[in-house]
Amino acid sequence: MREEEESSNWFARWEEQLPSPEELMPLSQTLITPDLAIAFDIPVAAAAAPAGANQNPGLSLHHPPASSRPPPHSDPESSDLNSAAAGGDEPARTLKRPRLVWTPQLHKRFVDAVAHLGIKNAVPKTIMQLMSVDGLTRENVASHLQKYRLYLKRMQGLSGSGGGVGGGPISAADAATDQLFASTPVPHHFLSRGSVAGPEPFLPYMPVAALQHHQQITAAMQQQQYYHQRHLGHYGSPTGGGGFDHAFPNRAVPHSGMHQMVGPAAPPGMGFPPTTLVDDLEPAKRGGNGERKVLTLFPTGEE
DNA sequence: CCGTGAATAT
DNA sequence: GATATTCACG
Repeated sequence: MREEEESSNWFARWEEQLPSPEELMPLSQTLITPDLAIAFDIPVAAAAAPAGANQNPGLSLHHPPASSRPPPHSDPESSDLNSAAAGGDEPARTLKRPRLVWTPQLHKRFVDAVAHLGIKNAVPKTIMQLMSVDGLTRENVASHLQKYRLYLKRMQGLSGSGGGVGGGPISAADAATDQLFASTPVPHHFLSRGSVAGPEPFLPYMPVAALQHHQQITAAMQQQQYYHQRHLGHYGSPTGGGGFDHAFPNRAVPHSGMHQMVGPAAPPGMGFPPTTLVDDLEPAKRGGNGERKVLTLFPTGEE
């Protein structure tokens, strides 16, 4: 009576476990800073309706602490859109950026970038450029990279000893500590490699034209899920009302061996175009329009 | 600029 | 409390 949790199993399920891509944010990661939005007069994230009003939650940004915390109650006249935050005309340049929330998908992109570059070239700047995420700053990546490295190191130390993990290179205990990292399987050579690793072919991902958007899950929803996981656990039925469970499209991940390269293009020399970085997501069904909206953000000059 | 470690903010 | 950001040092 023991369930066999073979390593093959966890691998086949890792993707399913994460929030379905469909329920997550659109692929094009378009980080837009509040000031920029204002500067360009772009309605970034309206606080209008809590239920699916966000058009482009690209990333989860915590609202700028700027200066006020407008209760839902509302002031007679002030769409808290930015209220005093940006002031509308204040120098939108010196504002602090909101806290960036690394979502599994975003992190995945991060890992992908690192995998492509190789440990040696995996430096913040390169990664950031490879990710092609607008609005993402080097600091963001650097900070995250740091944590990621620690996470990897942690695993290596534990995987050698401990002895009791039958077959599982990774204990559940480790993963339990970092949810974010745990959601994304380390490519492979990240661990067990004390030195350098040349640019690798890359994972069994498929280069698909990035940029697609569907689903109206808002960043808030994502956060809710996370909160439920750790804090409240669950109050109500997460899957009871919505009805969305693990509904993944047709993602087959038949990777019995990850060494296989499937990419039509992924030479060890790398150098893939900005849009080649694949995330995943499958168009499965389009809303009826095959329009690929490239929300290429404006050159903010940060890049 | 990058890596680390600690403090700090949310 | 967790997580991201920021600073100081090397």
